[in-house]
Amino acid sequence: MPELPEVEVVRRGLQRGVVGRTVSAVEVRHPRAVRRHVAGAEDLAGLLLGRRVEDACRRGKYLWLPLDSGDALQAHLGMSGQLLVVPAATPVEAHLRVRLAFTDGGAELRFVDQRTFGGIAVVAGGAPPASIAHIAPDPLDPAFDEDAFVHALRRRRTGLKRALLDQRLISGIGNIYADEALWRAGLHYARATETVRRGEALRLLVAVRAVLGEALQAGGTSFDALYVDTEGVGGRFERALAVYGRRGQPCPRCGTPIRREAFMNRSAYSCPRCQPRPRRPHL
DNA sequence: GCTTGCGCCTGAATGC
DNA sequence: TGCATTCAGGCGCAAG
Repeated sequence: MPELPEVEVVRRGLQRGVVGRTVSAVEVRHPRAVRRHVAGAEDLAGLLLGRRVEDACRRGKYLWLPLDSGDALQAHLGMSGQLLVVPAATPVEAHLRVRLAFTDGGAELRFVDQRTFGGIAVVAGGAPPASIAHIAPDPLDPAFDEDAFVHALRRRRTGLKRALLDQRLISGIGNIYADEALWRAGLHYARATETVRRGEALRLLVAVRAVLGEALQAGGTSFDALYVDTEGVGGRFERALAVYGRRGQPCPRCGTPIRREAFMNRSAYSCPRCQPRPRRPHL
């Protein structure tokens, strides 16, 4: 599942693979992949043709490629999206949704997405574009404001994991790294945010940064073939996961079997001993 | 204004 | 064997 580290790996691949190149052809093979581009596939193609890619940027899980027109090609990988930079002769992938060719005749940019939760659009440019103004800075962004985060967190009336997953508060964190960071910080996912002390919030932030940074070093986490870099290669961080997907296996810190609980129609993994349930949980 | 829950999707895994 | 059900989950939006 692409979260911040996985998206950053893709961004770096785009930086190497498409920045400086000019779009020569656009093929939209599935309308759902461009549903965020409300003017439709033809309009999207018209805004891309002849445009040069100037940069590859990211905030949280969003990517955008500023163009020489002042617009930007924005992408979100959703659950299963891939942005691949592959030779034009590469056989068409089963879930290929959009392909872009370039004037130099080199590798194509392909958006492949099995579950079609992701998509691309051309949006008015900016850093970042207005279309993602509601997304908070991510914790690896130099512009990330720790004090603002701590204050906003403690003003919330919700549970700690819900807050971590809310991209308007802090971006880039999904289900996997939320569980991992909470375990590292020794905090329970249902801890009421209004009871979190400043020191605990800062400890959580340290844990978030550590787990995201280590995952990035490992090239991200791949549970199946769904998350890959721009060359189709998966990450290695799943070997380092302490709790996520490890129900019944020993906690790496204390040996207690990891528990899995239903949470927001998905799951929350934690250590019953390292992360004791608060007296007044906020689920 | 803030928080919560749903629907969107496909394929692998599981159940009968 | 084969069909049906469950699960995975980020996001945007509607509802509370």
